[in-house]
Amino acid sequence: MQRVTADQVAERAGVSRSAVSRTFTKDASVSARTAEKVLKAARELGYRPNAIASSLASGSSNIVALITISKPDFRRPYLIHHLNNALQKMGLVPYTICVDENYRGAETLAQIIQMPLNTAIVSADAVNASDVIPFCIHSPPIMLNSNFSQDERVDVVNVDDATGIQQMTSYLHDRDYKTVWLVTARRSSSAFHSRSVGLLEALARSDMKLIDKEEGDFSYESGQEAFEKLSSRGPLPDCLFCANDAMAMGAMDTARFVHGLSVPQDIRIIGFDDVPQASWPSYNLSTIKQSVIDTVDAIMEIIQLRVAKSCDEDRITRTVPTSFIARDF
Amino acid sequence: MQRVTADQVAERAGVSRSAVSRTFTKDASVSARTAEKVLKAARELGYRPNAIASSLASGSSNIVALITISKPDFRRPYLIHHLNNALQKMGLVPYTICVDENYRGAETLAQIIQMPLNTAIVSADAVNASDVIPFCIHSPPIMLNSNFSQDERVDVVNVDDATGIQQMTSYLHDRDYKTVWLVTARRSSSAFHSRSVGLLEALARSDMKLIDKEEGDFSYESGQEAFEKLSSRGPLPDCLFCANDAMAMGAMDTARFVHGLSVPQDIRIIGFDDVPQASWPSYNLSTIKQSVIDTVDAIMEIIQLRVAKSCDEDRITRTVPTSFIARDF
DNA sequence: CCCATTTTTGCAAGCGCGTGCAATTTTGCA
DNA sequence: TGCAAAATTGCACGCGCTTGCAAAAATGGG
Repeated sequence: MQRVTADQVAERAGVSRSAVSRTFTKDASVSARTAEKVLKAARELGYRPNAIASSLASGSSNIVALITISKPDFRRPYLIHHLNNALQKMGLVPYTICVDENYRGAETLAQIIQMPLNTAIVSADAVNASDVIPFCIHSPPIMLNSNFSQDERVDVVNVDDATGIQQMTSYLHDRDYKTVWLVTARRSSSAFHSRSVGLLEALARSDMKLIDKEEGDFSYESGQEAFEKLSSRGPLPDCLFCANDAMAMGAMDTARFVHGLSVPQDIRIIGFDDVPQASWPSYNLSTIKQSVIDTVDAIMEIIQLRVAKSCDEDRITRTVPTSFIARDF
Repeated sequence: MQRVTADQVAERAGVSRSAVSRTFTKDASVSARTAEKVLKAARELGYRPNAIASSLASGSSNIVALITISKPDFRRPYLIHHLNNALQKMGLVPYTICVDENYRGAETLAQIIQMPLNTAIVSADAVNASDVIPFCIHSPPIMLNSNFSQDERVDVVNVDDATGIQQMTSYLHDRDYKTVWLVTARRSSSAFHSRSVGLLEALARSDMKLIDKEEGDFSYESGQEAFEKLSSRGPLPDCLFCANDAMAMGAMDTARFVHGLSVPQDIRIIGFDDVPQASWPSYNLSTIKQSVIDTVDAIMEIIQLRVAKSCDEDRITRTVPTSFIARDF
């Protein structure tokens, strides 16, 4: 591909190569007349600047790394998919990087990232801000989790888990639900604090009571297992709260099909995320909604500021709202 | 990042920059002693070749485009996710490109692909082989759908839909299922032929009979709508075959929760893909399994041949098997 | 119409690396 | 040990583009 170079365009347009370069560079100094000649020639020749060459020359890069985990869950692949789309539409080049349990910090990244990044979007608990910062030559990385310290130069997209949790607890409290089981996120994950600990705090504020809990890994299967363990240890509570929808669905299926329980009559199960399946009538899962689109929007807003307007604020923070979706009540 | 260049390594190792370049190039001519010195210096300095610069210089590229559709379904984001992972592990740079309904052929791609590609993997019906071929400088594109002509230089991964369909029809036929509804893929999609037409052919071979059919778009919702339309037009058949699992689940939920039917007692519903949800007890969906992993393996096998061993065969073809998974019988 | 500003333009030096070629070193064998 | 062949090395040019700088052209005010 890309057989035609700026030189050829320059020759055809009767100008220098610099002129060509400048007409394709935002706010560079070119007269309208020259630009027009160049554009015409470029069109005729089918010229498009070679991004590789230009990033080499300019020392910049329009590559945005999307750092995610290699084990897919129900939500992240969609997040990545939409981010990809949105970045691409901005003319940036998304570059998805998966890290797994062998992740060894910056060293691992160095093996993968063989080129300078404009910035990175990190959606992987294992990855620390400090691992990524050195690779980002234009803007600080955008952290979707909380693996950063107060003074690191990063942008942050938070999820306001507390509000959704608060909505849920008061909703259930109003309807006389008293006792609770909990399937938490992995203790090492960032969701552990915001969701699971958050729930405990919310329970403390109402007169609902945590009876028992289990740790899950966000997979459907871990929801099944957690329900087995919890129900083997004691009587059913009024409700079960799971740190994501996949686990909630696993728990619900086990409650219904293994234990022959009626959900929500025998036990009320609540998830987190509001994945599409949650609204399907087989589940009708009440859940705390956290919109992928909102998250993408928040990220893109930051990128706009940093990349387009080259904003210089120290740290840009955006918070994505959550809300309780009551289903099947 | 990447402050350290080959020059610095060369100086520290007391060799020329060519030597550095050569030690990092597969099967280049360097003595073991030199390579060792270079490697040592590189390690001390934290040097890693800059892929941007090297692809510019060599005129090659280790970028592999993954061309997919911007509207996510249940399967494709996982395919992309796994491909991403696998390519990354081979040292290639995956670059996901989403096309939507505004896709205008090569012109659209040119706007997005601002750099030479090693090769491309195409999983988007709208994209023709001829649109992509010019961008691939090293190996021909790998087409996952059938948008290529006999003599175009492409590699192909087929799915052997027919076998799974055959297994299913004989299984059902053996159990005395006679009448069938069908929810097809979009008429314009590549799956339309292989799955929907394939089923018709299989039915013709048995004494099962197609009663009615509807066109769907692979979404859960279109499965719901299709069931509504079909059931408004006539009596229930013995079974309903849907061209993917998402539509089958939509149809099943509508059958159960809108029409109060028992599935599979009143009607047997069958999907295609075997997504994880299909095996969940709420659905227990019989389906024709098409493994994402098999597809990824087939693709990677081709990439291995082309990229690593620089194979020169005209067209490499791989076929991914399918098999009928009978659940809840 | 002239000269001081401002704007536009072309030149040329890189960006970091690959690679053909010729020079140099090493190797193998007599 | 000597010499031809083979392997290794360094030089220098170029990949396609950006950009500082100085020269050229356009602009504007008196």
